[in-house]
Amino acid sequence: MTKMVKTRFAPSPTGMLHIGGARTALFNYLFAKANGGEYLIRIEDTDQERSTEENKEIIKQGLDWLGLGPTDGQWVLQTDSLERHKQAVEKLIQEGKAYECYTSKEELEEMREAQKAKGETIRYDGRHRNLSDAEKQAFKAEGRTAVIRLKVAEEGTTKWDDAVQGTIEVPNYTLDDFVIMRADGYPTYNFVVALDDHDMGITHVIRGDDHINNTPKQMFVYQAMGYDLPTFAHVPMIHGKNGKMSKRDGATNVLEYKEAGYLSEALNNYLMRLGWSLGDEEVIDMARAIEHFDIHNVNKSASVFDQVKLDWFNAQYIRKLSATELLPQLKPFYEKAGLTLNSTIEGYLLNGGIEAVKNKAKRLGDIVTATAFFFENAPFNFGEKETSILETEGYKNNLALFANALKDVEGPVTHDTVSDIVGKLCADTGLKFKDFGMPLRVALTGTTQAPGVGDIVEIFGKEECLKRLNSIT
RNA sequence: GUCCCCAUCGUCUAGUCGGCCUAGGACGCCACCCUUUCACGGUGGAAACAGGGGUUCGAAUCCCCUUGGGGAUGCCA
Repeated sequence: MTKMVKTRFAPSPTGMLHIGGARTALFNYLFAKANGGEYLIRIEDTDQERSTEENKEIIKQGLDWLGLGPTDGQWVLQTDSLERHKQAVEKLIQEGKAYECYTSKEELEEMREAQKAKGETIRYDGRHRNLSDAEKQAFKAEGRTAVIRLKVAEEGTTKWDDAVQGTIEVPNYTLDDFVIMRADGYPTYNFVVALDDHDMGITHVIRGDDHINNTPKQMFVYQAMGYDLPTFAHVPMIHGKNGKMSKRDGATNVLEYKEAGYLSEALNNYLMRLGWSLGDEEVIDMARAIEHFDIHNVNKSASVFDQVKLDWFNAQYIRKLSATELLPQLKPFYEKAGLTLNSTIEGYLLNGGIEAVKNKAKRLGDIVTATAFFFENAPFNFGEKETSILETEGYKNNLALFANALKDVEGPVTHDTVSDIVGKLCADTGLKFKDFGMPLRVALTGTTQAPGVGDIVEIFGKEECLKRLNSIT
């Protein structure tokens, strides 16, 4: 009987949920789902000074948007287990595995400077490892408060088989007796993660490779507590174009991607392809990813965030959606653009308007821009280019000819109606399609960049077309 | 300084335990085609195994060194 796979994403509310964190969450989710396991969330809020309620909320919203909320629905706060953590510290002290350390920050600073000067590894030297009761009393009398440090092996090496990085081995002399409880009584990260991961039954710890250096420390905690080790998997970081992640490179709140008009499916797809691949496939939806995800296939090297490719993924997902599916997601964007929907306009959008433009959209806002003419009333405020087209010799007459022919059409006007009319007019006049199409487009939409005139006429219908044409001629 | 990790086109990557790689795909870029505008789409193209040593009949694939990135070195997570 193997244990059920359990992963967790453990964001810290000292900051936003950015691209890197989102991908770590994604990999945890995918791995758990791929193995029929559970994916949990634990908010690491043990840093009382820097954690904020606002960040917690933003992280939660971001994860929810991406569909990466916990499979058990529980948003666990690490500080909820404070008492448990403190008891564990107490237990280790009783067992002689941890001890009080009264070294002041200034003394630590001096120690580090000295070590640096000598080119040694910078580490706590264990000076208070074996303090007598009298010595402790003396320090207390000075007004010092103790932190608790864990005794760590000084010899040998610590190694583990990382699911993505392979075997990692660290000489123990580079480690030190690290602090497991601060002077303020709050246990520290490296101690608490190990306890919580054990308590929550986490089988696979998947996190950024910036945690590789923390792993040996946590392994000592597992050992001191007598717990079995989980499998560790350290996924590479995501970098910006110039090395470090910057705002431009996605170091921002993932919710900003939602506001920028990205679909969560597209962002997830792009993110999973950063470090993981499924043969030559690019467009991989969540269901397919869950079916095939394997943490052992994740690359070891860091990748660079490329918004241009994200745009391409977004375009792929936008075109997969129908107008009916798109419209609700588009509404906030129309609102932001100051465009007010009504039933007539919704009709235009649903009956061909969105369909006519969605294949060229990279972001949701592109659809809004491309369909804005449905909202506007003729006559338009034409730009220079549009005006010059309308002023072209004979074009207004062409519009009149078209309007005349359109007026006499019986029944619904369609794309074909337009082809028929223009085809006939071309034959009669010897002109080209564009001699009718171009001014028609401008007259109907106020712009030169719009869907095919056949589509536009069909969507508007005879009456609205004539209305718009009449405002010109 | 010390320790750890990484290294294929500009970018994301394929490359399953060395031969099928004169290194494949995708984004972007360039050209052409399609075309009533803008796009979409189609076809083609330029573009990489960081460098140096080994091991081997044979290395992008294994080993070592160099170089270059990144991370850690906190009473942050």
